[in-house]
Amino acid sequence: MNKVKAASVNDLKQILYLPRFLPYRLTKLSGTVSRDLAAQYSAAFDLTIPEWRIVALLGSHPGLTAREIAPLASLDKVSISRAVERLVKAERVEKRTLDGDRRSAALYLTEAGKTCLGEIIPIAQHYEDQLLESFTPEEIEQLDGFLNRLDAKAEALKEGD
Amino acid sequence: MNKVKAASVNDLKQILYLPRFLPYRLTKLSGTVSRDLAAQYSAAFDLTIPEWRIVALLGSHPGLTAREIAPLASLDKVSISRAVERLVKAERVEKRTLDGDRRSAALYLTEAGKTCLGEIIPIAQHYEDQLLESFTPEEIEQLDGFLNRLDAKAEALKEGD
DNA sequence: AAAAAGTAGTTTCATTTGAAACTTTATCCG
DNA sequence: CGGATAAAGTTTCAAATGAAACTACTTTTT
Repeated sequence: MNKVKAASVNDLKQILYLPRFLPYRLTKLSGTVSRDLAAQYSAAFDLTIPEWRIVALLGSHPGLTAREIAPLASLDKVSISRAVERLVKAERVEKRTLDGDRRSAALYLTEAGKTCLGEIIPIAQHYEDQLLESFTPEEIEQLDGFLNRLDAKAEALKEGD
Repeated sequence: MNKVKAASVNDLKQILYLPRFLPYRLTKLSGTVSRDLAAQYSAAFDLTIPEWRIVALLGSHPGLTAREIAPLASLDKVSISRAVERLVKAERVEKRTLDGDRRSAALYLTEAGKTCLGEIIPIAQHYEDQLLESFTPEEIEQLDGFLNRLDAKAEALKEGD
């Protein structure tokens, strides 16, 4: 197509095929997945994505503080503050100031929070299973490794170059 | 840890390890990658992500309309409208109403737009290359297939089920 | 111990986002 | 044709986001 008009040597470099461009593909995939999954729990449980991440984390790591959650859930402190506020209001999470440091609070799931988590986990798990339905265990292993490598590389490229 | 207190049979199901949960990993990775990459071109070229996608698309497919861009760039029409407005203002894109349909306009890169794209592509390409630095050609092939399968599955799960 | 510096979390404010309503132009159908 | 329906983009409005300022406390320094 582009060859009809006198093509300069650079013309090949001028083209970037978006659907093959890894950052685009990752964003698209993650967007679809997030929306799909959120559609399943946000309506039924009135949970936002940050809230869901925090609840999931507190399920396995009770007593985390907001600061500790940040890197584990890849959330900034503003999002955490707001999500926790809503979770406390909904009586799914409880704050306890026991460190002797009254600035921060250890967070715990209430019984209602645990029940909620217990109901969502199978849904989340099932969604993940569906996504990976066609993958063999070896392929899942490979994918896992690929994602870890990409993530590590992306993190490394964050600051330095 | 959880075994100290009388553990019900369901307790294992109560835990979902977030850093291993595929949707979380995809969102995190895509977020990091998008921010990394945008940091490289948004400052230097004053382009948002939608703008960059549109410019990239018009580079390979001149004459697309907003409607046609939507599925190709995974953007909604509001984002496209706004991005095109800015691109036209910056004289990087030109609208031409030649279909005989005055509702829509075919979009083309101006010379400035082409120059801009020509400068960004190597940067984008280089970033992608860095991400995949440690991958062998076979691994890239596998990753490509995995992403396609995941994307197809995620799209399929969108509505039905 | 008091002042200075630092931390945890919250609030404010300006920007970004997207769904829904709207405008303009085109097509359909009696 | 001429009114109804639909399509392409745009605008509006309300909600989500996140950087920066702020509050309340704690630790360090002198």
